[in-house]
Amino acid sequence: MKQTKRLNLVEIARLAGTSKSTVSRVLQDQPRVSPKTRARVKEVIKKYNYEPSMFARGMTGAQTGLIAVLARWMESGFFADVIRGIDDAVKKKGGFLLCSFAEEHEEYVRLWRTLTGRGQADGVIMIAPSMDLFKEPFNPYDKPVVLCASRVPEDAAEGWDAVSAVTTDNVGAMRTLVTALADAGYRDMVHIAGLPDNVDAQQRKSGFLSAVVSHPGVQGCVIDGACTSEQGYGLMNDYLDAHTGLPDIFVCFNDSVAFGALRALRERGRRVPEEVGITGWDDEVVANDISLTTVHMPVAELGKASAEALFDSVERKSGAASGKVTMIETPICVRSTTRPL
Amino acid sequence: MKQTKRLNLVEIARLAGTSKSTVSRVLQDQPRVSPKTRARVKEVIKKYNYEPSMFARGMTGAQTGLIAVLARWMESGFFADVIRGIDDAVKKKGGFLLCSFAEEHEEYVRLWRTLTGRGQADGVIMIAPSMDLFKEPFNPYDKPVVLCASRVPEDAAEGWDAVSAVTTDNVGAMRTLVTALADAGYRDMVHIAGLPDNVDAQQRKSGFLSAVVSHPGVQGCVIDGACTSEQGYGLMNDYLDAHTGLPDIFVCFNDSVAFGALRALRERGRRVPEEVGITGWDDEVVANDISLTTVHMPVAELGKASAEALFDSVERKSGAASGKVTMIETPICVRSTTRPL
DNA sequence: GTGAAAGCGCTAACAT
DNA sequence: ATGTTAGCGCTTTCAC
Repeated sequence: MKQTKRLNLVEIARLAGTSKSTVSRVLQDQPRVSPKTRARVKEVIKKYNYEPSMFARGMTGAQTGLIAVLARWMESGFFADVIRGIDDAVKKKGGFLLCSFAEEHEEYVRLWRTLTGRGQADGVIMIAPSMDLFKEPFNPYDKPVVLCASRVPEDAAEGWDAVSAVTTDNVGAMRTLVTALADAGYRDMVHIAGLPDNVDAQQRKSGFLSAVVSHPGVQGCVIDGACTSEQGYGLMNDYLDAHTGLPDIFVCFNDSVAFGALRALRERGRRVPEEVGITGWDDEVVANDISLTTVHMPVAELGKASAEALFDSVERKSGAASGKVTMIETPICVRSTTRPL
Repeated sequence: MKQTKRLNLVEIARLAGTSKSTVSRVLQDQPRVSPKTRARVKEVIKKYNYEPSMFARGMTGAQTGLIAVLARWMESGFFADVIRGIDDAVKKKGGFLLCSFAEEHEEYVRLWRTLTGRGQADGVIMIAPSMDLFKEPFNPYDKPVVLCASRVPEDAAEGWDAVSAVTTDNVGAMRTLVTALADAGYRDMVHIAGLPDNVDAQQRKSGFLSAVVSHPGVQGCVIDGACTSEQGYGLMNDYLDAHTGLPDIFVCFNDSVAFGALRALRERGRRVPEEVGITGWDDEVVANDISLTTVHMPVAELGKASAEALFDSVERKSGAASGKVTMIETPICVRSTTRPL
């Protein structure tokens, strides 16, 4: 019952009657191997269930198959869904996921360096990083990075323009939403926006404002500062305390805010959607339970596309990443907190 | 702008005026180093921000700092919270998280082997594994495993008795809940249970049944088969179609089921908690928004305790893991879908 | 208490 | 097309 020694390259080579270089070549699908030998080696590998050591690989500076995922803490299962999408893509390549979380900027950057240094990941997927990140220079010799649910801002430090991103079009989606609402007869709109340091929040807000302007007859105003349902609940109560009337609709930054706001509305006896409409953003699982009209974020798809973009960058060793931005569509889910749109 | 070569042991040794063996000893906090030398080495390490290569470490068979997390797919952010707790604990040790997901048993076992083989993790945390897992033999030379939100069943295959677990007491918590409900005057209870192949579901169900029996004057029945909110919604509609009256309370397997059931109740004009009470289980973030009375699962704590238990097993290299079972408390959160408890 | 030296399992020149 | 060899950066005997 003692630990059987791990199978290694040399052993495989011996079993296949060849040398370890040849086996190594087969492993990497390199060209200069005769079809016959290749077949023989592959057979042995399969037969003995051999898997090359990630560590030995890493030592030589070759690809390790390790993909790092760096995230900030977020409630609402967003992370879980992204990671699932990433896992799907990474698994197909036989790689591993190295996950880490950081709250503060310093810690975030430190982890980034460590993950691609000590924990030699082939590349990093950064999930919705803080905008502070882009003050950090991105060196040409840094391991590939893909931004997920984010993109490089105009004023980023040097080097970031080569970094790819997979994200959604907040501005466009918000304009689409406002247009749909306007078409459905909603005129007086209040946007409960997100926090000032949140990029998505700013984009949705600017989308909201520009859309309102471009729809004659529609008027809108913005309330700042909600991200959690508790905040949504508080802001809605503040609003109801300060105003006698109601707008036609509350367009919330995200589902959580909408949940909280909705709870406040219902507690104060306001009927939704009869008296007032409300919309969220994200389409969390419970949005369906609550029957909230919202904008669907295809989160797993974001993750999957990010991983694919990363493989793209990793494979073109030739340096120069693409700096490509992939946009994922975000359809509107019409439910019963609004009239049919 | 060229790639600066990574700092290594030899370089640190040179800078500290000693040999690499000594540096290695310092790194591992080994005893046979003079305090003076140790201090000097530590200083250099700190000054140059040196971090030893995980790969070189792995090559020698030493600990790698890699902790594997193996999960099945679960909705509702459960995974995200556990992983966060695990990350907290692992980060303190300077380790990394290797995350993987598997749906099917075969795949699960394959990943387990790969993670501790090719991707030489020091140990594995298995989140709520399928019970099929325990049919697989656990070999004495396997890397340490800790079960999170699960525990070794009676009829497990050989070797599993040495495996530690961190979990909650479903049976006890359900008995506590039923007792509290009974004390609050609820008499006629219906338990909307989970799926038959779900261990938690079975435990909660058996807790429910045994508690009902031990409370004279209380009667209860069980409806099987809900896990998602959609299923809760469907089952509740079925129930309302089949019965003219209502029980005093619906005790649901989890929050999702409760959300769905609640939605159905409200759509049919039933008032909660005036006409009927309803409880969930998990205390998801939105449970608060919906103001659902539920049992709080301290998910991040489960993760944290699991990681700590794993370190415990990893460190006692002496073979024999403890087989210790850590129970995490699950308090009841009383909100407004029941009367005060 | 310290250092020298032998690997760990692979990749990547460099022969042939 | 295939084999030989020199490392990669660490841990770990084994001498001193």
